[in-house]
Amino acid sequence: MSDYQIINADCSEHLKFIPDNSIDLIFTSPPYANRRKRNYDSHTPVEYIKWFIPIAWELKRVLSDTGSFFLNIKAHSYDGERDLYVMKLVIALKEIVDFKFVDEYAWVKNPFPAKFHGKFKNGFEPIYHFVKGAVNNITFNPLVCGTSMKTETLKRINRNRHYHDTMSGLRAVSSINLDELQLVRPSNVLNINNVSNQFGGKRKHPATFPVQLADFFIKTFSREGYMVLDPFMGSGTTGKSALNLGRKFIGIDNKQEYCELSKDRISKEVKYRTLNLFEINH
Amino acid sequence: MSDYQIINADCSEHLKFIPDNSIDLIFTSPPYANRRKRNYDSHTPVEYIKWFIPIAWELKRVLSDTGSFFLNIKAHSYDGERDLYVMKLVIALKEIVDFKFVDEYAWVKNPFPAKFHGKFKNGFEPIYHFVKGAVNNITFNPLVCGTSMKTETLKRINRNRHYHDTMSGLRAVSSINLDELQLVRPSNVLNINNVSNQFGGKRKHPATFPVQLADFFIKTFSREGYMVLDPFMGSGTTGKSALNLGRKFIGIDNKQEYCELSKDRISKEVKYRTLNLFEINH
DNA sequence: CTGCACTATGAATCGCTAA
DNA sequence: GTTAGCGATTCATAGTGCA
Repeated sequence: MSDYQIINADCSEHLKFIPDNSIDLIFTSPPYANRRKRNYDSHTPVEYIKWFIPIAWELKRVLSDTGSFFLNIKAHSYDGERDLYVMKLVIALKEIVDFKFVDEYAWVKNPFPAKFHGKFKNGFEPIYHFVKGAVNNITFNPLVCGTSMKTETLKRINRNRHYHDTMSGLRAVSSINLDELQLVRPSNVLNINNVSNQFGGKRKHPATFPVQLADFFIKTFSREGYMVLDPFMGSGTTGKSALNLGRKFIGIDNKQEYCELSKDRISKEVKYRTLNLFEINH
Repeated sequence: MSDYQIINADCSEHLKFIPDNSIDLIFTSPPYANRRKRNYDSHTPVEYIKWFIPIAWELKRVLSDTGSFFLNIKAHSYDGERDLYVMKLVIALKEIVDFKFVDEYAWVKNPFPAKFHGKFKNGFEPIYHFVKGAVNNITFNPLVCGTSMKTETLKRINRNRHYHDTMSGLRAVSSINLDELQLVRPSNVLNINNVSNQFGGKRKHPATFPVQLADFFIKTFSREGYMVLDPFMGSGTTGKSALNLGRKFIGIDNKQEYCELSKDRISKEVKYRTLNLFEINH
């Protein structure tokens, strides 16, 4: 079997064919309510939750106990007010579908210039993290995307290496693995600029997120060979990231043109990766 | 009457004495649920909304039609899951108290060092913006906190000043006020590092936010001489900002020691501001 | 008096141990 | 059994002390 499958179907129907507990990571950005009617079936905020919940039940069923589900969605503004259906959706996913809600990430991006009365440019989107099993058991590689430790902290640690400093919180120095000293854990704020949605200047998708965003969650919440799912694949960015990082991928989209666009982008990724492996081996 | 009042009372009682529509801006950070039992009366997440709603009715009554209400609050994590009571509170403020919900700001701050399984350090807090009247009519000075325009953008505008460039979105140049060209509007992501809460090394408050955070909202959503209210004053940071920026201030707190701390900090601000005016006039 | 070194601690959270 | 409290993590900032 290939490392990836691209399925042109409505995920509310196709997810039924995916076995229980077979998915290690879900990263997806579903079509937002009342947006881009031309490209996707649109839902009003009220209908949105009713439409999403049956899909969420399936997502929970196919997700493994150590897996994670990341949902990127932001409510639009209408008449100066930002809609609250996303908050209602998050509450429903916990209280009705019985997902555990771990945390909210802030994806900070380059804001699109805009000029409204009473409101500034939108510079971030939330990403909600849900799990099915115990939070303690989920797959987690916290230092894969670690940032370098501040020089001042390193200096301080070197000063205090040989004794226990009870006052400044450095008693644990002697137990730190020195190989890990250079890296510290990132925060839940991700600074990643958005990208243009033109692929070769030809076909495009109306709502792309940067591949680095998918990279972050795939690196930190899955391992090589694990299975990644995107039930609203769009232009296939999750798949591109997954294949590039040596994961397997299932992508579902109900538009044939997006499936073809995704196939193009992901197959290039596979060729590129194979080429890299070839070069390494010889 | 003085430019500021500090009232040692429970705001759920004292707000009744403030006239309708007399407040131009509310900026507050109420005690969070289930936190610091020693310093404030604590509320469980379940009780929290019931406790807050009667206060919110009063806040709405005293707020003017052109005024804004900013609420800084973030749910805690427990057993690996972040509580959802803050989302429920926001929904209640809109659907029960009938505030209009304009937008959510992300205050991005320096995260406290931490190591959890399945979760990263918390690097941001939300600030929710509510209004009472039409969003179109609220007091709003979008460029007061504007950032300087990127050099490349300025160059491009100068190149294209004298004709209409239909391709690069510059058709509107001729209608832009040139005085505003140097400034671009900020986004709803505010990067402000947190500060330690020691004031002269003596008295302190367990939950201070940086004065720059209050500055941003007071500058952009009120004018000189306008009335600012903080019903959960704490160490008086909102008042310090308001007085420094030439606004009037009413602060309420149910702890006498915080009222005294606030008086100290705010009276210093008034002296400092008076001194500045004196120097300017002579 | 200036500058550097060092201390203290924060809307944190989880796990462990002592009481 | 139940809870209170400390250790670990390791950054920004303010304050203190000493050369």
